[in-house]
Amino acid sequence: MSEVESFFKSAFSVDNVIFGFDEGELKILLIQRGAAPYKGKWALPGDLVYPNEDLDDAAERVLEQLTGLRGVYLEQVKTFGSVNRHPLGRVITIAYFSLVNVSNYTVTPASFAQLAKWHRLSDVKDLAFDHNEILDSCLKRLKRKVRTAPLGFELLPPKFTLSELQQLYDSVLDLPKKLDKRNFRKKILSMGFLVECEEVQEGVPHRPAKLYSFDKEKYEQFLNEGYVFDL
Amino acid sequence: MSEVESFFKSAFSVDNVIFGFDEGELKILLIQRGAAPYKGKWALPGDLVYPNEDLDDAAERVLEQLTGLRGVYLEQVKTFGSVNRHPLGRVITIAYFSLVNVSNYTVTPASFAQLAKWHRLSDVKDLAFDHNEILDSCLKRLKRKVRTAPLGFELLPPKFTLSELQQLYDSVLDLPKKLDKRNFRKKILSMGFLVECEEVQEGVPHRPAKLYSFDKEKYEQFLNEGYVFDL
DNA sequence: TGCTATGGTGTGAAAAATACAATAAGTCCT
DNA sequence: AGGACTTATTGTATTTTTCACACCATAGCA
Repeated sequence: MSEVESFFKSAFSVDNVIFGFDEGELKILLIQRGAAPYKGKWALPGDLVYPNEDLDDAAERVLEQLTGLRGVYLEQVKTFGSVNRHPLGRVITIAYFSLVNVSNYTVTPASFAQLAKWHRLSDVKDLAFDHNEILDSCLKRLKRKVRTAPLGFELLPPKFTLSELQQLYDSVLDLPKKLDKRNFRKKILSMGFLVECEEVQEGVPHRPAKLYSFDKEKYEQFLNEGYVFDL
Repeated sequence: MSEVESFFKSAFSVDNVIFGFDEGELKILLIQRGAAPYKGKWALPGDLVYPNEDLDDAAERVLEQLTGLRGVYLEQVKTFGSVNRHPLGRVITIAYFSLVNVSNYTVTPASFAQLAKWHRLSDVKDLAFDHNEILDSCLKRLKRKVRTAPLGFELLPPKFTLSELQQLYDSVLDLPKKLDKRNFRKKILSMGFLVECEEVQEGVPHRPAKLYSFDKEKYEQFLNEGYVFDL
């Protein structure tokens, strides 16, 4: 084998940390591997990138095969390429995270998985490959990004209450002290891109909360006026 | 060729955006390509990753071959993998940026280059491959990172004046208004990890400035007390 | 010695962040 | 109908941070 050929004895994959928000908590979607290596272990959903496929497309494909969802928020985080990270050869992987709204779809295990299931973050341990490290990086990235970009909304249904939104931030940021309710509402409403729907919660055994939704146009306007999202 | 084999008809490279600060300006080190494709064009220094080489090691190697420097600040930024980004095959590239102190070394063009030269950012245009896009990503990253981590010092000699430091920030951030001198000094000194050397500038035709240096231990202490670097 | 260039310093006003608690609007139960 | 329960909603006073701003000091040099 020539020297040049040896450079091409390698492959790349994408792995996707899929975040969801359910039961008041941040969760991630893991698959149980159906094939060696690490057969039976929990792992991040991922796949090799096809020869004629862009990286972002591959990450979208993995997500769609698993959830049926398209057009959700997806962000490249970091590439992991230790020489021995994959037991079968030189495979580097490009890690992505995505944010999905758990309520409106059902998980259908793709070909590469026996089983797919939502996990609470605190229950996750001992994943296949270097996936724990990948998860850490993505979680760290998420924590930063939710404070500097209006991403939280991607994890909620189109209409949500301010309490749900705050609970989401409390869960994602996992700070020693919860955010102050009054200050949180003041701040997020003052940015002016949450619009009050003409609706309230239904079926709750207490005072129903107003529903709000994220107005993308108003957010663009907010940016154009020179402001920055910052929580 | 089997389907599995086709996944391995690919390679990966690293590309390095090397930032330096000289003549009061932010600069980047580019090479003029000595071989096809894009022979003669200016490009980011980069190379294929060896089969038994970690990604970070490859980025360090590229930097060292070009500058002779080791142990400088290096950070992975993003991976670029469009199907057609490389005319000779499927090659994805992992982009890094590094920060070097221009004053203490000389550039020695490596094997992959005819010529290496520092460029002012405003003079850079029409690089080989997708290197303009890579540069944009790295510059954006640098602008964010210098405000949230004590990276600026990596671009300066060990002893520097506060004016030099501010000039560096003005140059990197490139804001419509320069930073205010008094507020800048107040803020950076209040963090307490810049220590005054027992020296002043020499050979300047005006009042000589005090020299300061970055004290890593004091910075750790600053972090342990729960503070965050933020400019 | 005076001209020129950059170094170095403090204060007041405005804006933003923070801490904090009482009333409102529903359901559920008796 | 009334009371208990649960979560929703709202404002103010204090502290902290940010911002705007101008003058004297100290060196080299002619």
